[in-house]
Amino acid sequence: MNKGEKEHIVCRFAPSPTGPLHVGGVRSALFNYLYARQNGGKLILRIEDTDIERSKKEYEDDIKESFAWLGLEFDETHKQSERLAIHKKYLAGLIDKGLAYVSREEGTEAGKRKEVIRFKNPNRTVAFDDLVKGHIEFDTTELGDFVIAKSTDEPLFHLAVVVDDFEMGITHVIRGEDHISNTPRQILIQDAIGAPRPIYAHIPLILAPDRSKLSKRKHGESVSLKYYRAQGYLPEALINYLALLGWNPGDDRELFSTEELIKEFSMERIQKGGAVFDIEKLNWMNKEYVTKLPKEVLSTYMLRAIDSVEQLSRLTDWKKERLIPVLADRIHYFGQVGELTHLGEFDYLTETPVYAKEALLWKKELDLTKTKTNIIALIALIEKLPKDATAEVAKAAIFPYAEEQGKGNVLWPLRMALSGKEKSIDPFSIVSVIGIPESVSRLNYALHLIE
RNA sequence: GGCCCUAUCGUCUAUCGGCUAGGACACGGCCUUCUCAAGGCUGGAAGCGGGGUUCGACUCCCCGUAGGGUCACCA
Repeated sequence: MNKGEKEHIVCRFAPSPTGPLHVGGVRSALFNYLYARQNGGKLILRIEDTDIERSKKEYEDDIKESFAWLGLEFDETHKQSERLAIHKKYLAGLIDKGLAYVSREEGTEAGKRKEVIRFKNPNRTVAFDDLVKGHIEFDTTELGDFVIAKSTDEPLFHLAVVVDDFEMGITHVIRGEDHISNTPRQILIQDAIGAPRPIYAHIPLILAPDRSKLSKRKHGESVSLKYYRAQGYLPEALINYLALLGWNPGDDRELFSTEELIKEFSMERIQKGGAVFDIEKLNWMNKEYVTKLPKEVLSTYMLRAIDSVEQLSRLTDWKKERLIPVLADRIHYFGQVGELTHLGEFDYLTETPVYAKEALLWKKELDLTKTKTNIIALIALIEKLPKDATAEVAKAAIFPYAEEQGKGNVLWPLRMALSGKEKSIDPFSIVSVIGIPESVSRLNYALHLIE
């Protein structure tokens, strides 16, 4: 393809605002975005709201907000309902030329009308070369004279799509493969109105673990982009993950910024079969991005996550600050802060721990005398720490003593006294979060327990 | 059911006729270690079946089989 042609590439993403933006929709939009940007083409967002009954403003807003959040920008945005006059013009033209006709329907059921506009099917074979699926042929006879408008004033999906794609100069139609069966109908209409045929690329669907199409009805909220936004996933990670679902660069690389994706993307490397959405892999990838976040950005995200959890929001500001690095490497996405907290993972940060005194003894030695001596020594060491001691400062003060006396016999009782749990974050971090007086108080309680 | 699409580890995938079938996620083991998490090392795990074509098929063709999509006066 030469440079002149590339400049004329026009892609579009055309969602209907009848529900929250679907992750599959995001991926379709992403592939359109990558292809358009890579080739210096134009990208159009077209809200397909010809069904006024089902279309909702809130969903239109959700679509726009979602893309803004993802950082995917469109060059133009249109609402199909505002283009009604144009659709009607083409409809009238079709009827005038005898290529469509007003059909009187009998046996009017509920919701059906006496008159609809039907396309006069030439009953021929339609073939097209799909960029990802290859050559596809259909015999359109079985489609019959399909309906293209409810009335001369109410054009339907197929007509509106074809007219808009034509009028907007769309060169490439990149969409989900659930549209393959719509393509022959649309090609028939194109030929009837004398529109050129765009290049089609039908991308495989994103599947649920049961390998069926991901649908809100069947699979719940987790099919919507906003779910992942609310769970605290990073937009760059979501884009990266979705791009790799059904596409690959041909080598082992997996982590790509959007800019790199624009550079690397190629239609030829899009997979032909559907791909299961694997939340585990998304989690892994999101963590990769969390880890690479600049300190200040991470801090902003973490503070927001901490404040959204009632139990943790009660902590003072400096305690929250101390908690950031500790929490950061135990989560895959920010919503996990709340999930872990609700599981009771961090109760000891806000409540005094309760435990049996036997738990204070390090299981490899079970030495009561040593444990007691060590707790007394620890109290002395911690009392001397500055009030705002960081985990590093606390470690520097305690570690030498622990190494001298045997780490297990010092650190295990310390951690148990502070957390009351078999599994917890390291004791120095706990000291830094709960503070010196509270730490000493908990150690005194431990001492009292074993006496 | 008709039509259409698809078919490599559990999942995402590499392979464009030469493969001891590679990587990633997840999982197991080991190391590190006061516990957990993280990290490092490591292990198990795949070509749907049958025919062709070919010196040689995971790769090409055909037939089965399986899965998916779609069959609105929705988009």
